[in-house]
Amino acid sequence: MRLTTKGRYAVTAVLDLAFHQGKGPVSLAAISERQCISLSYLEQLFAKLRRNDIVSSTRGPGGGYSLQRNAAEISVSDIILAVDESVKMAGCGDSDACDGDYQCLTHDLWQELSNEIREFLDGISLAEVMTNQKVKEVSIRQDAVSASA
Amino acid sequence: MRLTTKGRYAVTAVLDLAFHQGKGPVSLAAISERQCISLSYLEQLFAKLRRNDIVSSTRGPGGGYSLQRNAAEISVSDIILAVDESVKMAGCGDSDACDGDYQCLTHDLWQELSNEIREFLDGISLAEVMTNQKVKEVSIRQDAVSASA
DNA sequence: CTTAATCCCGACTATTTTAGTCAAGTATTA
DNA sequence: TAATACTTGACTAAAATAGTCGGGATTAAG
Repeated sequence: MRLTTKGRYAVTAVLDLAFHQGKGPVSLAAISERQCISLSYLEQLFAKLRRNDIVSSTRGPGGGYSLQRNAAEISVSDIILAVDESVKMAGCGDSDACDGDYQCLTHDLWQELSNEIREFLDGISLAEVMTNQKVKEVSIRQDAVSASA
Repeated sequence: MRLTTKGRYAVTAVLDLAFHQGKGPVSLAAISERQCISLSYLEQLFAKLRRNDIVSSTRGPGGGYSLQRNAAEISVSDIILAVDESVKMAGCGDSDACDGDYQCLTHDLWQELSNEIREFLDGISLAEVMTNQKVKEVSIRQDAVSASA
């Protein structure tokens, strides 16, 4: 499990999607403007999110992305794992370095903690984040600015 | 809050230190051998850990590093934050991009979740990780291999 | 049917971070 | 004093991040 700015972008974008999908699919252009993430970068992220069945797409004018499941059934870890796909940890990850059998066990030591973190994030759904008072306030403020622009 | 391989190395190294500091300070060379992390990289990490008052150093023969506080009083987040020091998040982090005042609020949205994660990791002390059964087993196995080598 | 909005895809790139190496110190103890 | 071990700084190869660019494919609307 990793927490990087990439995952942060993804969580923020999907959160924006969740807030605005009331009136049909949400375009990446709209998310890009509201969240200030470059369109091309969003395209890369959403390609992975689509491959991992978190969002689905509708093409053509008026199209965009929708959540594939209910916001209550999408966890924060789902999003982060989808976007971080190929995590080949450096060091003695896969049975080749440190010549011996169990000489180097960095991986195992960290794994325990990593699991706890994943379980924790697995327990937080998009819907729960959306009910957070501060998050709600920010979302409302963003809509106000977008509308006046 | 970020979770990267750098933080993982740091947590693993300090954990190794905690397990072996019974007989005085632990040398980086010993940690390097046991955990298979390059000595020079450990030097960089421990310089930051020392600056953040997590470990203290003893010079000269038989020297090495010791925990500055009790293992129960060092949280996992302490270690990760010490090592990740300068986290200048990309994007609209600091009031310059997106011209307006509150146009871009990516930062705030993510912040809420990030805080929850930090609080979670803040609640996990080194001592607690050490009592984890699997972690203990790995540590014992490592000592056995080190001794026979 | 054409046009425009939108997703889709691949190649390319600048910058930053990771994970080191190397060399020259300084402090301490045996 | 010599060996041990920490300390610092400069440098570097490789990867990840955060994009850009340019072209498609689909489809709703006019």
